[in-house]
Amino acid sequence: MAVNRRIGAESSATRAALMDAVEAVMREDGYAALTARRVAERAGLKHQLVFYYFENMDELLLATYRRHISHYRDTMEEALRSDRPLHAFWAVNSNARDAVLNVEFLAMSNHNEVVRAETVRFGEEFRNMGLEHIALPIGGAGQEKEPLSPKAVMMVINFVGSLLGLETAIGISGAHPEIRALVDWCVDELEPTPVGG
Amino acid sequence: MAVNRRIGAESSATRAALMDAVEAVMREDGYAALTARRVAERAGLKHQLVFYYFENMDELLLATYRRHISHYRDTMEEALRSDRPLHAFWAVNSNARDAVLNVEFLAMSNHNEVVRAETVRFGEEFRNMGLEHIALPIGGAGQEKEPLSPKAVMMVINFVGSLLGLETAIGISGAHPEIRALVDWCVDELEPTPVGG
DNA sequence: GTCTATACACCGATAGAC
DNA sequence: GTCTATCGGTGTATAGAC
Repeated sequence: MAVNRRIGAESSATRAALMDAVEAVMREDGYAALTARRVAERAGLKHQLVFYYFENMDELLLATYRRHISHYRDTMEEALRSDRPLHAFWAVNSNARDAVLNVEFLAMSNHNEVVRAETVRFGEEFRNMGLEHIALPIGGAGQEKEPLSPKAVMMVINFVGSLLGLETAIGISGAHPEIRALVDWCVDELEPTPVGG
Repeated sequence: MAVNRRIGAESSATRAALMDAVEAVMREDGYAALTARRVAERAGLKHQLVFYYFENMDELLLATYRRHISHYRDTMEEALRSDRPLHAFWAVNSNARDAVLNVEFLAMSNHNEVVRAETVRFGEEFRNMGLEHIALPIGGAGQEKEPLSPKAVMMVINFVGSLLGLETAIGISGAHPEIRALVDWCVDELEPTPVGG
């Protein structure tokens, strides 16, 4: 498992710079462009340094992914603690910058076993995040025919935000205002303005 | 532009087999696994044959993409001509097999300029597909506060179907039943059972 | 139409000097 | 902690035999 070679400290600034470079390359050229040489070049370093700070490329990608997830989780938890958690959740998930990274990691999961395992793990965690904040407002809206699962509503919002972000990155903008208006309307219906507001 | 080399006929069965192999590799291992060697190996051929039938890898990917789009368009148009176009549209777009390819090509567009151009072109075409069949039923449902754009509804259905398919391919299934139930419910509301049915 | 042989670039990864 | 040097493997692509 472990490698017969010196590995740099996790607190190193250079190590963090390599992870920053991974995210930059992913955003700009997609995950398929992630090579040790390109990542190091983006960070202004020699490519051999990648293997001083990480056992291999997978470890670099996994560390970057975990850092991204950690940041994403924090942002999400803060949003869900707000006055109107569903509105805040939509605001976070319709942010194009995060969405592109999320979808890139998701697409990467389809061919990288290490990243796939982490995606499955976080995917399940994500589905149960902040449900205690969301359950009430949606239940309060009162749907006549079928119960609207808070989990399902949040996932749909996440899906729409993710692909809106990816399309924006690619250069497609058609129907985006209509789509945003539709989600805005749904979110307003499900989580009305508080009487005190 | 053109290459100084013999190029095989478009009607060739071997050429089609290479495109089949591209789709198979994309589905199984993601777009980043698409190399001339792996595609040819999947088709049981030598990798040099790729460059007999296609000028380069981009041409192979583009030809495969165009074939996929053509098939997808046909399926969609047939669905939209049915009794309940919105229901049929959801059925087509929640098919995991097509969805995975759609998202893989979408993700690939983020770093492949040739594929990106085709995605943008088809993306705009897709947004206007079959709107004449959809506009009436949705308008007929009568929304009180804000008009539900048929275009937006169809894009949301497409987005949800796409990411459901990708997640399924990756191995995530949590909340999928709830999400499907939610979309089913929405589609039923927007396009009720015909009185004659 | 398919093969062998080959070119040259880039890849991940390691060893060892400084 | 960062460097030079280097390895074997794989990538796209071409030339030419059969």
